Amino acid sequence: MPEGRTMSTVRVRFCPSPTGTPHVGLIRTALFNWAYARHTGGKLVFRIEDTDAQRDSMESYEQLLDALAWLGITYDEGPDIGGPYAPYRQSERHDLHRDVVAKLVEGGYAYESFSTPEEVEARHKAAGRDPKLGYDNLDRDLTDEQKAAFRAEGREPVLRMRMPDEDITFTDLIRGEVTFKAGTVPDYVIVRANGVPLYTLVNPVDDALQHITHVFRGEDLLSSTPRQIVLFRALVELGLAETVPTYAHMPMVTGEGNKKLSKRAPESSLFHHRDRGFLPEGLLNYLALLGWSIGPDRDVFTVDELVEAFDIADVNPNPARFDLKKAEAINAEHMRLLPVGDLAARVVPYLHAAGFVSSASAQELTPHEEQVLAEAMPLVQTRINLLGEAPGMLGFLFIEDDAVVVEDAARAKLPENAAEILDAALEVLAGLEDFSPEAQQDALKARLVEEMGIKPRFAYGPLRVAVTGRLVSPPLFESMEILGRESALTRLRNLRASL
RNA sequence: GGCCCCGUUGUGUAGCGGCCUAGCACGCCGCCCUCUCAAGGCGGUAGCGCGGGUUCGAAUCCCGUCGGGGCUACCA
Repeated sequence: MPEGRTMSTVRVRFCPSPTGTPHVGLIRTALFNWAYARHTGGKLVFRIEDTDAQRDSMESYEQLLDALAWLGITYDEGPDIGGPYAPYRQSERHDLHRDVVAKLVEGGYAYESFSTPEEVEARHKAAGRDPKLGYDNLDRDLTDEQKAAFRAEGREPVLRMRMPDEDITFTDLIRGEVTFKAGTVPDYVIVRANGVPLYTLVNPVDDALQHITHVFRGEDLLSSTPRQIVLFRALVELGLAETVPTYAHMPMVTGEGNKKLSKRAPESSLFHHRDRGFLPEGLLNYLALLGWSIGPDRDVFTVDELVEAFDIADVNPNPARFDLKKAEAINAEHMRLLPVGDLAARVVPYLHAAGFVSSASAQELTPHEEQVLAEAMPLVQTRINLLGEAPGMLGFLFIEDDAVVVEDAARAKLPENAAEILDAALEVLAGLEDFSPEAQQDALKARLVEEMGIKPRFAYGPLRVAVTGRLVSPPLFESMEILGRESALTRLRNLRASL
């Protein structure tokens, strides 16, 4: 990438409003903006659009920071790190907005409108038009006398942008050329009657003032693009913006039934997935797959590979369904790609939360816990898809022998002759000099399978249940080795005694 | 209703006029391996919404149609 060409440096932005908990669709938007910035050597601007005091919250803002940090989505300018076009919190930019509004009105781009929504609707009805048509541009050419009369009635006007009487066409990097026919977009409000500017004004104005070159956002904002373009053109004419930015509208992320993933669906929450044990690299990989692909025969990749290959123009225009199964499969791949030690460290917080281990930090584990984990991790690395599955798989290794709880389903599956099997196993295992998995298996096989003629799956089942309490577990012999002979035998005796 | 977007197996995609009797992945179904469950290996299932064009040739281009979605606030 050529450096120093400031005029052509890509500047993208991620500008959420801090309401609610981070949605996967929102984060996917952040991800694509970030990937594009990094791929092109440009900048990512993080701006908070907190102009809705009713819904905005500090908590939500902090969650946004948390989410971005967790996934490694870094930005070059933002509310917490500053930058050349501060402030990055929209609520602190009111003075800037006020100045722009004054120039817009002065230049005739915006005008005062006194019509109430009810009056507009009444007019449509009276004229036999569809009442849902929207504003009818009636106040465009009010005289000073008329305005004074309205004010005398105690009415305060909103400010509306004057839409041109011509088609508005732009090239969307994902969808190609898009045209909105003249007259289909009514003059829209940019400042409320109480003087507070709206998103419709403030979003493009801040983009202009912060020299944003590319606007990548969700398809839900596609229909507001002609309005933004008209405003941008005015800003350019006023010398407040260099050019109209390049747009790209990313496809919606849908849930069941093709509807856009509702904020209420649990899988829409980024933190829900994190809590269940997604790896950041796994979820990021999957999120990138929502509308984009790295190549014809591959879908597992690293962040670096994403950055290397990503181009917004390659993003698909059609909606993408959030498929949890696929997401988990991708995550599982990343878990297997991790060095075991790394995986072990990441599993610790989950084991701790489940009460199996003394600390949430891998560094603060007891020597015993650390060793057990180190020995057991390789056994389950290919057996779990989420970090959150680790406690269920490994818990039995960290509890007292007497604390083993035999699951009902496991007990129900015990064969008739479980007691007999347990007794034989106990006897064989007790006499073993070498307690290695191989030695255990050789001895157990000789006695249970060959001598007693029991099929392996039935022969070892009771042992597994005794040792782990479950039907599914890491390999039995390795598990018993980790527990140690005394512990393993105690558990076998405990189950035997309960029969 | 109006405007706009979208349309390849169940899901996500590859495909950008001949390499396509449509590739990959997830899912699903078999088989192998096997102390359970996974992983791994092998095989299978299932798709270009429809109708017209254009062309020697169309999943790929054009038109129409149908279907789905989004937007339609003095929210963002």
